[in-house]
Amino acid sequence: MTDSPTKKTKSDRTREAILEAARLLFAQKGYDGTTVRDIAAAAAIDPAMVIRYFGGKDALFARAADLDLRLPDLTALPRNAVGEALVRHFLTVWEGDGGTTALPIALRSAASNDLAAARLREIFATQVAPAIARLAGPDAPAVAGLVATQILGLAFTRYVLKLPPVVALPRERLVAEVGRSIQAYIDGARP
Amino acid sequence: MTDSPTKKTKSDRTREAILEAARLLFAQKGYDGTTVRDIAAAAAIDPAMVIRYFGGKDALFARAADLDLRLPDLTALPRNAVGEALVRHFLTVWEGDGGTTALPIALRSAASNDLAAARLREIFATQVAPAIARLAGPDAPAVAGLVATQILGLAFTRYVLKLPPVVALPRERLVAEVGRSIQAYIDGARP
DNA sequence: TGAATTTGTCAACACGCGTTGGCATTTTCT
DNA sequence: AGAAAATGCCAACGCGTGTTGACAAATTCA
Repeated sequence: MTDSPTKKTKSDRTREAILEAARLLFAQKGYDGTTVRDIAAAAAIDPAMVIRYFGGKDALFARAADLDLRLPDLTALPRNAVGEALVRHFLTVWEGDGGTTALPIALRSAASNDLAAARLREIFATQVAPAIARLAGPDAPAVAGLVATQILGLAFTRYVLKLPPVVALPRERLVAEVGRSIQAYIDGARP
Repeated sequence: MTDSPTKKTKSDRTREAILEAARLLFAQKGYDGTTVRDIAAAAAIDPAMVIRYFGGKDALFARAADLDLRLPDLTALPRNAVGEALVRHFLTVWEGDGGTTALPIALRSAASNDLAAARLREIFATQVAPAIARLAGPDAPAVAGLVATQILGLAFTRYVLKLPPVVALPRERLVAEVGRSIQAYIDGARP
């Protein structure tokens, strides 16, 4: 009776509370640094529920790190604006919802956790590489790799390592300078 | 009597065995993924010795992640060759001694361990930033930050994440392309 | 209302961790 | 050789972890 089509059942709401808390904590402390008890406390329920709803910590992490980067269609942009557009897009996504997007989550855990590293390689292979492939010629994988080098480096130094001068850099300067580097990688592969 | 000046006492040799094993394992599995028992096994001694010789896991990590990048004097190079020289230098250092140099060690652990992150920021502040400062003008910190973005991104994707297309990139292409990006960051700050 | 199902709590488990102190062994020195 | 010091192993501790099963409270349905 109280269930409108948009209303969710009780269990769905706590399931979402767990997932949200897990995303936040995994993004902040990494996989190893986050305990099931921490997640349960943040979601205001018992640790046992985390296991019952998701089957285990590993499975929960897999769900938490499974998101869409929502990359724009790069072919719809002027060819020489792709670099800046990419940087702008990622900065927006990362700073948008408190850093609980999949990429920082996986990025923080990838260094010490194989599951997270695999997840990150998968995100790269299924989302970043194809988007680049439509711009660059036969050399697309190498170009995508070089782009990843710069994009992940920016994410790592700014959001994970929090290197002071990188944190201090204003958004528009990052867009201009890092964008130029990425543009060069893409242009370098065009005949 | 058996102690020539270059000979070390017994304890010094096992102390070095522990440190070497620790460097290797920390570089491979990160701080959290490496146990004192693992290190002891790799050094073929008892876990208790690790604590007795170094005081604890934290202190051992601090010693293991404390190395010199041996950055060359950048002012001695032609101004337009600095980018390539930097990339070449880092690739050599990283691939030289099996990746047991300080930067990959700290890099792998920095994501989930505060001690490692602090160590990495310190390496940046005391070694990378000053080297750049002599080239770039008053804007040096920002330039050093941008350079770190690209260098750490390369290290992360190639040696930690092992992203296939980045691993596959031949050394000289990395030197040329990534070097050009870094050169652009440095040149951007010169009047 | 009363039975059945869902949702949640509690206590405890087995395990691996860093770390410690006691005791055996080896090396060193006189 | 014999005493003294260094070097090493062993067993155990306290702790936090992921996970489990039994039981209570709330919700749902007839």
